[in-house]
Amino acid sequence: MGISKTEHFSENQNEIATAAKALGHPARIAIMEYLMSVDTCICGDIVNELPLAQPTISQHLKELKNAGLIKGSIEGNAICYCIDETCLEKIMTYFSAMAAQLKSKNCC
Amino acid sequence: MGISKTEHFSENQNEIATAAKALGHPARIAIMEYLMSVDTCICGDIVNELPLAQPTISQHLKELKNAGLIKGSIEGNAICYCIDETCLEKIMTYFSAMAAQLKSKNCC
DNA sequence: ACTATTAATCGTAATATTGCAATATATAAA
DNA sequence: TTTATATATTGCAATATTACGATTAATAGT
Repeated sequence: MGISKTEHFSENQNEIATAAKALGHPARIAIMEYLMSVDTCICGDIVNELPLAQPTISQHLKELKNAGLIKGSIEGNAICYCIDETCLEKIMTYFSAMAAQLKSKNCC
Repeated sequence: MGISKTEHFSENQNEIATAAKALGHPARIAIMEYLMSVDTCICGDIVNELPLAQPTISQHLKELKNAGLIKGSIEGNAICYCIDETCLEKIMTYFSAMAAQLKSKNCC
């Protein structure tokens, strides 16, 4: 139906899935990488960096923001976007734990 | 258009995005967690574990397999699914590097 | 051969995502 | 206050995803 049965899964499972979903698009990965690469986060120029129209970038930024992966603060005329470390660290920890746990198994 | 402009992004960006996308659904996270939790990977019973119909699970398994996150081998009548460590390790490394790089920055 | 079991595939309905042109909003600069 | 700049929102078309009933395929057990 195109609608996920989120209520059947744990809060943690939904949280990880939401973050992963937000990262599940090359443009959004590119945005994250760009935000990493610039020291200052005066970031309206993502539009110039990526081969997508301004409304599309805006939409991708919104999704990353909704997922808690980035945060934006008004900087005069422009908006300063940057990565939200908390969320990224959470994902990292989750997959790190999974990878570590895997090593003690011998699958097919 | 519902179609991603994947050709405009790097191979690595697309790879990470594909893996993240595959993990971007609570049911697929639940499947991964289940595959982690069972020592042996005699795994047809995912259907009994999750609140989804058999064709739906099958579809989710297919997506995880396409993304390289799991692999399946025929075990007589049933099929033995288990996590593909290589791919998971790759994601882990990627986000780990990102998280580490973040610590040397002071954003807004 | 017949029947159960296991899992994939097909078809389809409901909904979500992606992308952009056009437009709106809001601040800065003149 | 007019004008430029920066970003968000709206509306829409094309396509993708999610879910499942019905069916198929393939092996196991009898």
